[in-house]
Amino acid sequence: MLDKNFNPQAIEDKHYTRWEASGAFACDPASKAKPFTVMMPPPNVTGSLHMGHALNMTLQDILTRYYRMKGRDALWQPGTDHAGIATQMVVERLLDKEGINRRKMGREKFLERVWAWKAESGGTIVAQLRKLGATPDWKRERFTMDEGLSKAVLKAFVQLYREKLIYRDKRLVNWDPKLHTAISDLEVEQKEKKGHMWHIRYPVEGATEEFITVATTRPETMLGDTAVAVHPDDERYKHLVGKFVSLPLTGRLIPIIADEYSDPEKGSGAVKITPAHDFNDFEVGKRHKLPMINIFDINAHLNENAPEAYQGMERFAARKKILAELEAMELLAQVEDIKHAVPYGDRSGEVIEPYLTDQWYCDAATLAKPAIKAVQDGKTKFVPRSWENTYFEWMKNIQPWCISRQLWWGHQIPAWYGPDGSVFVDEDEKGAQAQADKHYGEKVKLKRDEDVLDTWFSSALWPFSTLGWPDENAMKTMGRYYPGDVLVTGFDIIFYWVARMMMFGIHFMGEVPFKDVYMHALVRDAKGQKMSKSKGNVMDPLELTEKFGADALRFTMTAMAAQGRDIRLSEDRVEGYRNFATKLWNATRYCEMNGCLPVAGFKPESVGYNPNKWIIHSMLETKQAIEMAIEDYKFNEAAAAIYQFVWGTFCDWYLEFTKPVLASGDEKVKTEIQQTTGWILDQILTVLNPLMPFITEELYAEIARRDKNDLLISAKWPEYPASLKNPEAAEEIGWMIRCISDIRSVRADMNVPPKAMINLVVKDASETTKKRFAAYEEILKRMARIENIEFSANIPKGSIQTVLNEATLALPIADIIDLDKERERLRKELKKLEQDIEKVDQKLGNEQFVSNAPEEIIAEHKQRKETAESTHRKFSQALKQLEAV
RNA sequence: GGGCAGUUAGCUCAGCGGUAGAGCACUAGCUCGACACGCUAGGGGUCACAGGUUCAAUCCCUGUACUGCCCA
Repeated sequence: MLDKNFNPQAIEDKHYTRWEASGAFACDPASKAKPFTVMMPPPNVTGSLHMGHALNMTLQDILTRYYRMKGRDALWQPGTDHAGIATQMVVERLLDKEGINRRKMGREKFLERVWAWKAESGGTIVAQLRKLGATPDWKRERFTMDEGLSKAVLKAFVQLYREKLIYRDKRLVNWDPKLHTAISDLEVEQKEKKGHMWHIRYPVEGATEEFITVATTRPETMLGDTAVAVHPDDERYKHLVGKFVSLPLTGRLIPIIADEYSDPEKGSGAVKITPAHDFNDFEVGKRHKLPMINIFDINAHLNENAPEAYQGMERFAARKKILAELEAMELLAQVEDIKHAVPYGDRSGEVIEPYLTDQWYCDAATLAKPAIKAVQDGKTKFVPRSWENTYFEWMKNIQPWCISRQLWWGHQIPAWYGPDGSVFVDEDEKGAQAQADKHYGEKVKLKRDEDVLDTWFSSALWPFSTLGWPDENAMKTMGRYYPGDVLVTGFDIIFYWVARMMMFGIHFMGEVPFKDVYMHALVRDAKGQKMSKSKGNVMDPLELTEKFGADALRFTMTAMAAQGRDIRLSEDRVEGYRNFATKLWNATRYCEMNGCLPVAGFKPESVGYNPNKWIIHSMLETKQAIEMAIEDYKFNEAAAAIYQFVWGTFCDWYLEFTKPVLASGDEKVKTEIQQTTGWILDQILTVLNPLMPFITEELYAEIARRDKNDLLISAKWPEYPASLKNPEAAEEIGWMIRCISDIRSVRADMNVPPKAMINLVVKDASETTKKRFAAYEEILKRMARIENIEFSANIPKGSIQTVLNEATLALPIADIIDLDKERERLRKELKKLEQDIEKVDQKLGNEQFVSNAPEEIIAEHKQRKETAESTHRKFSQALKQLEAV
């Protein structure tokens, strides 16, 4: 016998261990079954589980479990990524505390330290996924710095280099002065900040008292100015083009040039040009072949190109000093308060500096073309569809991807430099050396590029590197899992990851990496705020799991995962679904107490008792609804369908209907009910299993003697013959439900004490209705608390009445009836009906409606009118009778 | 500034051309032997606003307002 309450803590670990030991998670490359592949977005190896993961992983697990039960050879490929910058930062911080500097320590020692730290804390998130009940193929777990995946990175890099899709270039990059590395555009966060627009007067050379005023938000960069630009059509400045200004503080002469970049409407119409420190200016500088003066060092401190007084100064200190000096020289024309976007590094939080360096780039624009086409052609579909626009928008305007990082933790770039700086790219040093020797005609000493690749470079290979690519043997067996069926991910990494997997997948495999991309929403707090540590509003999925159980958390995520909307999570919801688990638990407990357990060989198509036919019919509809919902990624609909069926149909009605029969019914019917109930329970557990795996597994073992290797996780998804559909039974039971509800409703309205047993008099009942009353007498009596049912042409005085189809139901309660209250109630009913009739009449009276609307709609309206009118007549009669009293 | 979403019950959200739904919250009543993490009944909505298309609009179209996200 089950306990009164479900205690998730007691069972979760036990079942997880059994599942894993059973081998249920493993894919089977030798299988003849059609594969079903999901590539897990690899979380950071050193991270820990947050709500976003909980949602993401729950949905993937549901898909994996569902298709596995459906007989597909499921591969849910797990793993973690090395998160270059984040991980290096964490370890550096640890070293800081010990007073150790990374550079003093040396690269090799440092990397040892990172690996050690990874070994220590790398298992956290993986363990947490197990708590959630996630069932990826753990034996195939991969890490982006694994030997195999590293090989894939080398191979991909070298191939792209030889195809001239990777190249080295000197360009402006987003430089993080704190982390001392370049970062990609995507890792820069633009933040709206209050700032100033300083208007500075530059004296025109050779003219006294003539100035040209430029406006800037970053006055310190003026030390690197190499021109002033005006619009070619700007009459105000036409005479100055070709002349020079004397750059204040330096005295350097810089030209006034004409370029359309300068906007005559903005500020003074003249802009300073600092090609080495501004992305737009860089382009202008290239057009006009301006010199590029880099005034910063890697810390964004001023370097030797700045006047001596400024050298070594920090950039913002330099700004202050420059402004003070300009002020003193009366060259500061105006200071405006403005709001503007300031770039910050998303890891360091530091203001990013556009900085001129040599970096490795990937020609994303070329790779993007087939990736765009694949989506246009429908080879990969986004769900919801609207994300395709975002994808196209970005892909069509894609910039060269800066893939080098000045870090140590990551895949070191396989490029070696000769004495004169020539580059040799190969998968290993030997190859590079051979190339170099040939190039120079003699043995030379090579120096390897110190930089590593962007973490996303290796993540972009994930859908096939995890399968063993480029190893041909591995791909012979594992190739069947490419392309994947679906990628489940948050939209925040559509550019970082999804787009890049598309590019690399198509380029290296010749085929898209996945057929569907399901984009789920962000998990926010109950107020709609993004969860963040600094706001203190993070909800810990593991805490919730401890409090309410993993099933409750999973079901919450599922129920709230409606397409296209963010999820506002509150503990109330989780609690509510914990209650649902308890409800199921207790329903099972009840079934146990009443011998309603699954029986081997039970044939649902053989039942004869209508309530049984009806519940089987409803089960079939529910199962179909769940299938359609999951296959369409409408997870919330799947959750709603099973929730409604278990609680609203099975518990609220079916179990109640069958109680009187179980208590004192015909033995044959009783047995059929027990078997049907047991069967339904078994079906519920099966179709609910992908959503709530723990409790269903526990109950599955509880309700039947099964082989100890018979686990629900490995059960087959049910298939029912269509003949189990039974609309007639559904109609009949629907009538019964209405009958009970109507009687309960008038009883409550009229304050009939809930305990009181009263009589029921039925007037105008048809033969069918009479038969139904006879068939379900016991049920109706018990559920509506009726003492006796009789048919009569006359309604006894002092009755309260309601109408059920053609029949009038009267409850004689002369001794307790409140006549005024009953009159009021009847008038209210009549008014509602009159309103309805009027509405329908209006439509039916409209000639346009009658001639244009489809026939079935018109028939439906006519039917509605008829029903309303007949009900109205009956209530009128009831009222009249009451008035006569 | 450009783009994309959203605006439906007190709250969180489904729905979607033909009588407006759920969960939670709320109100009233229930110790009916599975379940108070429960049972029964109930109240509550000009579906943001203004136009248009249609026999019919919460749903489609246009515009407005507000909110959020992405990109400059």
